[in-house]
Amino acid sequence: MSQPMEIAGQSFLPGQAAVAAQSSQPFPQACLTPMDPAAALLASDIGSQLQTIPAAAAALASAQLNQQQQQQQHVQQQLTSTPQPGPVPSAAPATTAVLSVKNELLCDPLASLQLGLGAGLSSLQGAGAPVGGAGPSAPDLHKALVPIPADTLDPEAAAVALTARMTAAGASIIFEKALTASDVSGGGRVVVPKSVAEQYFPRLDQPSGVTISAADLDGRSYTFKWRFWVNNSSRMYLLEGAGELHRNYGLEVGDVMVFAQKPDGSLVVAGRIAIKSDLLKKAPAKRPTAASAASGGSGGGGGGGGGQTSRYRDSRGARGPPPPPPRSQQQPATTTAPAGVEGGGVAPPPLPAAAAAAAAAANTVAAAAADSYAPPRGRKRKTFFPPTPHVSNPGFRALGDEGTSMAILEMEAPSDGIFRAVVTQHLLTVPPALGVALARNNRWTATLDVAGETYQAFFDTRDDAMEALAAAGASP
DNA sequence: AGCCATGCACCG
DNA sequence: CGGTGCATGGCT
Repeated sequence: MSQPMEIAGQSFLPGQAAVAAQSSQPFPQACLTPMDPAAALLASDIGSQLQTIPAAAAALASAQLNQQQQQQQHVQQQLTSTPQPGPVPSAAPATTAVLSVKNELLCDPLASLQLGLGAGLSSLQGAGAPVGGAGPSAPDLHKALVPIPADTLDPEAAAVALTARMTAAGASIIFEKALTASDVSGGGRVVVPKSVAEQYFPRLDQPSGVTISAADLDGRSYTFKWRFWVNNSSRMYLLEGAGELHRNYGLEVGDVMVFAQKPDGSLVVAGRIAIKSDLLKKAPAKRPTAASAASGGSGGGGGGGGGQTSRYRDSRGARGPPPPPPRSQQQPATTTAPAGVEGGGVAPPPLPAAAAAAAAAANTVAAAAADSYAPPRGRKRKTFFPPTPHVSNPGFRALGDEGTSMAILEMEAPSDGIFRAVVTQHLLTVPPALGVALARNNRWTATLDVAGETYQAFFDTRDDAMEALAAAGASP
């Protein structure tokens, strides 16, 4: 697994970035941590899709939100606890596969699933979503397709589609940067949050930085300069040369630049017009002009501020909704989790598993409905994507196979009663025998095997677990 | 105290 | 004059 790989004419060892330039710097270990492709589907994205999918798929989606939430927390912890490269934790009880999406824009959804985790898609249980019974068998839930609006003129839909395409391409979104005025005006000189920079981008030893390449989903390749400025005693990271991408996607201030990474480590970039959830930003910092006029002196511009500033979605942003919005947007779709899923990521109300799942789905749908209302400023795509068949030019090194699914490891599955495919590779814990058993944290685990794949769900009570197994057509 | 958007000096 | 690097200061 530590075999040198050749990318773009250069060889890289696992843990290194494929920097096109002469100086290739190793990635911090954390860079190798891929995010669960499911995480690519944002709360809001999933939400808007839920409106048209069956309860079964809805439940699945909502469950994934939990997963995503927890994963983000996990990543966040890693971020704060292990600043430097270090062995990444391993072992996880279960994981969720990617939510498949059907759209003409997409490739084979099944393919994306395999790219994603190499595991089957999770299935559902319970009354609302028969598994193994009259309904589709677990593996067939792949076909519980989720329609995505084909109307890319709608920014919301376009955002969803983009995310879906990223997922379909097997790319995990690293973060998104809402472009600031200086990001756009500065000739494609995009400031990258330090935390993200040091987690996912090549480590830099010199301010001059390195050249990295990337590709978008349309096959176009880009070359960026990855560098940093010494700011105070810290660093300020910049990605230069994003002008072309900005033009290709018609990005303006407020729009979003999306960074993702494929399993092979290559960097995938894209852009999309801002949507409502992107506007979640804070009030315009201040009025620079007046101030600067008065001071008449040195720099000090204006606007942004620390971690605040742009609302880039990453593993953070776990901020509660700002003061004003009383009820509608309790689901800060952007970076946070679905309503009710905070710390533990456990279903809020102690309901029977099936009911809980259904309720969660319902909530999500409701939230989505409310959320999808107020359309963003109606701006249409003004750029086009001429098909440019081109082999992508990997910019980032591939992940060692040991890295696959690391991000979701150690993550605790919620006791939401939803069956998820269990990834059996790379796990320290061997999937338990089929049936119902008491798992850690006083939770009951129902395990079943479908077509050779192991599925697991967690419950608060044994009865729930038993019931779920029965509903799934299995028996302990 | 750190982070980052931005103003602006400086350099070609 | 446009691009580059730095220093400032708003904001968390």
